[in-house]
Amino acid sequence: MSSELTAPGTGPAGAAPTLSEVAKRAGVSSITVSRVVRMPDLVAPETRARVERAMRDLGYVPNLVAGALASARTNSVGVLVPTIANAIFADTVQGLSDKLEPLGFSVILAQSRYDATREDRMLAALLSRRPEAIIMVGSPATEEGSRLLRNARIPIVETWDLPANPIDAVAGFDNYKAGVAVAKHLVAQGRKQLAFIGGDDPRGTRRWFGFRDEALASGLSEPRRLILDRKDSGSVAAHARLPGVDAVFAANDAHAIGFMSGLRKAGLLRDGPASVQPVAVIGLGDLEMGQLISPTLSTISVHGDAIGRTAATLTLERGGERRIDLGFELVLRDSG
Amino acid sequence: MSSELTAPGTGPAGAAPTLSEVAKRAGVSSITVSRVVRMPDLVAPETRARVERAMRDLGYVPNLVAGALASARTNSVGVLVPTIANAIFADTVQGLSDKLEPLGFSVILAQSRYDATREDRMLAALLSRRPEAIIMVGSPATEEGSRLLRNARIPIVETWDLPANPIDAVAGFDNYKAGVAVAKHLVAQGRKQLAFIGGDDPRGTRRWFGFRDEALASGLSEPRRLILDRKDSGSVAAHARLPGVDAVFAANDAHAIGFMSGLRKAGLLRDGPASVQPVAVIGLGDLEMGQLISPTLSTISVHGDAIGRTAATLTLERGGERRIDLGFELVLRDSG
DNA sequence: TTGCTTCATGTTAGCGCTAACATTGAGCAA
DNA sequence: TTGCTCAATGTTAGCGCTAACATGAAGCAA
Repeated sequence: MSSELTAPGTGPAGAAPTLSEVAKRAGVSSITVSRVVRMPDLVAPETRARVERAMRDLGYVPNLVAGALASARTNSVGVLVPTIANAIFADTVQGLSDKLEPLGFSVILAQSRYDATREDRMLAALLSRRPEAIIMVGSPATEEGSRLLRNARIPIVETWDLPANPIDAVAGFDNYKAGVAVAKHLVAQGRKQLAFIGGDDPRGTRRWFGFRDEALASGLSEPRRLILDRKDSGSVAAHARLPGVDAVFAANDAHAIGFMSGLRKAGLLRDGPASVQPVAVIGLGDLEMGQLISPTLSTISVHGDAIGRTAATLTLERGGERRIDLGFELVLRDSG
Repeated sequence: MSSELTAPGTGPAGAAPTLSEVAKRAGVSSITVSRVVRMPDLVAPETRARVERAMRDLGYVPNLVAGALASARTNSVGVLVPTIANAIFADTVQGLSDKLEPLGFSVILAQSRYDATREDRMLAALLSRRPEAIIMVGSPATEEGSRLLRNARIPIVETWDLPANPIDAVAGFDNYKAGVAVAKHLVAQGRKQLAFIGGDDPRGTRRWFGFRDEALASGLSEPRRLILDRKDSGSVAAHARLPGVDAVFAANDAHAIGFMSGLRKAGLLRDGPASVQPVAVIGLGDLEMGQLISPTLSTISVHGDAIGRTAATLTLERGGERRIDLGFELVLRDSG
């Protein structure tokens, strides 16, 4: 604790004040200070005022780490997303955080980066902080991750999908049906050569299966499937690798917009409605951006923030329905 | 702990196993188990194997809450952003999290929602979890927030700007100069009637000042400034409120793209280069999307993830330069 | 007065872990 | 043998707080 090691700042010298220092200064026992912080109604007004004065004088900031250990309640929730730099997951985190923060819960955020090993590491790291619940996008990729969560004996919410055997609670939508809906629409529009572009993560893959199954059921030939690397702006060049294709379902809006950009360069994009597009494009996610570009993007609309808020609710209420399907909506604009 | 209160799962019954239960099972003292977890090299191989076996058998997950209290190290970093549902901040969080997670640090995420009161609440909430550093976008909006941070005696990193009197460390760029650079460019392009659209948050306002000052210094009349609500897709309609304007600096790419969408509807957008645009548009942020739309978006490029990674480095290294200017770059494409 | 209730505050023990300081015994030089 | 070092493990105390259970004083009905 020598002064060259203390961080910048001009506050009170020495270590952070503790409950009992506040108590001593206010002339009460520490439990009374604790009550002023947590249940002020139980403390007589004059005593409370004295304690609050002492807290202010010392610049007391409660230590929730100690409080959590003593009370076995951390008031925190672990959140695991593939990446936060993806608007749809960021919306979900915002939604759940908006719901949880006013209740005094903190969000501990971890990213798996679509890597199963890292996911397990992050799950273990989250659990070792004893969150009162875990909310994750998707489901654990490994048996080990699944085991960890089951053994944790806290509410677990899997989101963005409707797994067949959830660990506990679920807030999502049916990715398979989304694929079916898109294929149905494209078939009805008279499209013949369908293709799917996107990642090969579990949710994208379910969209693909729904899309393919419906296309086949409608008598079309098997759609092409182009797996793009994440971060790959390869979606821009994708059309070159899909000769003859007249309709594309992109696993997310970012890919859809990238693909449209490629189409434009190739002279295959019109400013009119879907009916005049040489190649129809449907995205998923309903980014605001989709309405701002031209032609406007048709898409499967999914409410990422509603998923987050619903997930938060599921961590708080243990009773009631534990499997919430928030559905999706096919929003038709000009791209397909 | 009656069984109706235990959460779902089929793991080992009862409460989570503790260090000493592992110790008992392995026939060692608890400190040896602690060493196996934290400094395995200090433990004899056979002992270690026995302890690891016991940990696996019991499904032991270390309790970092207790560890943090005992060691006075939480291995966590508090992160405060206005909102996570904004690509530029999400990039920053991703960058810092990618840097911090491999080192065993957890990210505790909080959002201020551009609300000073909520910001102070969130800062207090973060500090009560005793993070080893705080990284925030911008600077505290209130004296109280500033005081809290100064008294915390931990590294504090303010990002996305270069405040004149930082609390501790800084990783950002000069928003004023960014505004100057845009105005300079538009003047050089022969534009006469400039306007600025965006929010009135501190960083946006600094961009505005730079933009205005440079326009005036170049002999132009004072630019219009249109303050848009956040989430306001009002940027789409903004051009209607800016008659006669021939160049617009949007405080971020999302606004820029929205504005361009409005221009398109009004027939004021061309597919050619900047020289043929009736109204030049410059954004800020360099979203990937900007390159995918047509015309492609000219913008001030800022590396949000680099800001995050730099901020993370600043929390870890206490020595060295504490004020890092990551600069920006004017990227000229077709919109202006 | 007794006996009860209620409010305000205090005492005690312990949450699960780690820092700091023992302790033990083996290896080995002189 | 002595005396030392070093590797491996243990003992003790305590981090800052809260749950659970006192305690004591005041109010009040009968």
